[in-house]
Amino acid sequence: MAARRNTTEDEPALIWERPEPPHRPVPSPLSRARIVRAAIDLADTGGLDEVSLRKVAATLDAGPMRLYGYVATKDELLDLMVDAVYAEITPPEPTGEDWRTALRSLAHRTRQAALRHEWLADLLGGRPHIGPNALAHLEATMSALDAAPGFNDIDTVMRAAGTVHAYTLGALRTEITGRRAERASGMTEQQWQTASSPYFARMLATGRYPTLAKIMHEAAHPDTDTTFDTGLDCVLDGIATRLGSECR
Amino acid sequence: MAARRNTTEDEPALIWERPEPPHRPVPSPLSRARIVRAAIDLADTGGLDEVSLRKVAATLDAGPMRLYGYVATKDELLDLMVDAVYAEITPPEPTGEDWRTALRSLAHRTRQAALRHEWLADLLGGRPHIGPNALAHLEATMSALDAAPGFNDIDTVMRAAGTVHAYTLGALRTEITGRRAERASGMTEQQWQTASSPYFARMLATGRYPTLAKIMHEAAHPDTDTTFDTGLDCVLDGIATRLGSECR
DNA sequence: GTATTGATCAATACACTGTATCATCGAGGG
DNA sequence: CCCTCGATGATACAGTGTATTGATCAATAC
Repeated sequence: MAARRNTTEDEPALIWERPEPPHRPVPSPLSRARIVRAAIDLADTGGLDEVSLRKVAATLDAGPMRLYGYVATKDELLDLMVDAVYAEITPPEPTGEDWRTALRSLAHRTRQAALRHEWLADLLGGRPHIGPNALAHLEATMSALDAAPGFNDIDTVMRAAGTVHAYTLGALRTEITGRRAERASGMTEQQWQTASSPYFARMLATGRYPTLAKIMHEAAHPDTDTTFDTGLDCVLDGIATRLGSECR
Repeated sequence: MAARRNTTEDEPALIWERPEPPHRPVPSPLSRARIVRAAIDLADTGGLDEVSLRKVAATLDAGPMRLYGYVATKDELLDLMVDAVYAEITPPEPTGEDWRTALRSLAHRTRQAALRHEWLADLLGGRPHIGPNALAHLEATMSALDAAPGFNDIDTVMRAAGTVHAYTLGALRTEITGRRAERASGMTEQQWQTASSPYFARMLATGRYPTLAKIMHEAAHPDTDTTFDTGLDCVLDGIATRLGSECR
């Protein structure tokens, strides 16, 4: 039975507070941090499929089962990876910004992280993020909003943050999916849709999708940055609207 | 080599237009639709992990390799599953709604589908949705918006639909993740956070998360329906705002 | 100083996955 | 009647996460 140290009873003891096992210096000074870093490096270069316990262990010159001394399951390793990214994007100081720039920089930091680590788009929202860094990130966000003028009660803060978070999550997921598709097909999405893809050409030739055809020919396809920002501004405007109606 | 029938060259020939292979009546009248339905049933009851080619085939009294006559890869099967759900939620007729109710019902239909098929939250946005039903769904949405008063150009339509879609995606993902966590732990999220979980209790006891502590004690935790609707209304308000500023 | 214990790590093993290959077999055409 | 061809089932392979088993080695007890 694995070493468990708990306050009262036999609780599951989430990984965040399980004690890091002592490492004897003989084979190699392994640690949870090194394992997570190795996994993140693998995922950064080859995507999440490249993260297998065997490959991570091989990177660290260890047998696969050695990792189980530091991590109970692969999902825990993924949780640790996500939490490590949260450490990257947690704002350093609760500067006294107004809520709008606070929320906007929150979304932008998450987006930057997801662009650095594309695998994040597959993991974000897939499991509850309750690691210490995720909590610190949340705490920083919430306290900044709570202190910002305009937000009176904590419920408004939560609604606003939740809405922005949901938008960010969805936008990132679709953006990164599109980016992958572009890489896979070797052409930009517009190229792909416009005429190159015979599949799309035939689908549109059926005449069943007149509006889509119109979109592909007439619509401006802005770059990803402005697409994200436009949607984000839209959400922020919505928050401002509801804020005004409440303050009145 | 598999049978490929293409217009010009050796194109990948997405699954949507590959001809359904003829079935000889001898073992069992298999079909792509039956395979997809079996996979959906498995996923509905046991989640996406339950969908393996072997299990799907076993449901249909067939060997695993038999499916490869109808589906080239497992990812294609997942694509077909998603497209089948799009068929469920495509609005029947382009009724002349205003854009607000059109977008709202779009979001609500996707949410209902995701609540029926929780695995959808894992798949939505994970790959580009370009099946015929997804395209029909998109076409219906876009044409409804295009016809709605207030939306002048197609770019506005795309921005609005994209923002709502992103919000819906992210909100659904977090909502369903939370629902799973509740089921797994056997208690509602608020219960879980408030005091029951020793992990949270200890984290809050550190004093590093004062705002989170305040949230847990003071904030109202509305039910999932109103949470989703509140955020959605927020996004719609934002669209209305930007719409007004453009029309002026 | 030696014996015992206890932890830690590597090796093996298992159940399972997606998929390639190959032998079989049965219907359709000459 | 034979022959071909295409679908099917069996087998196989590489890879996955993880349980179990044995060996090895440091710390402790005597």
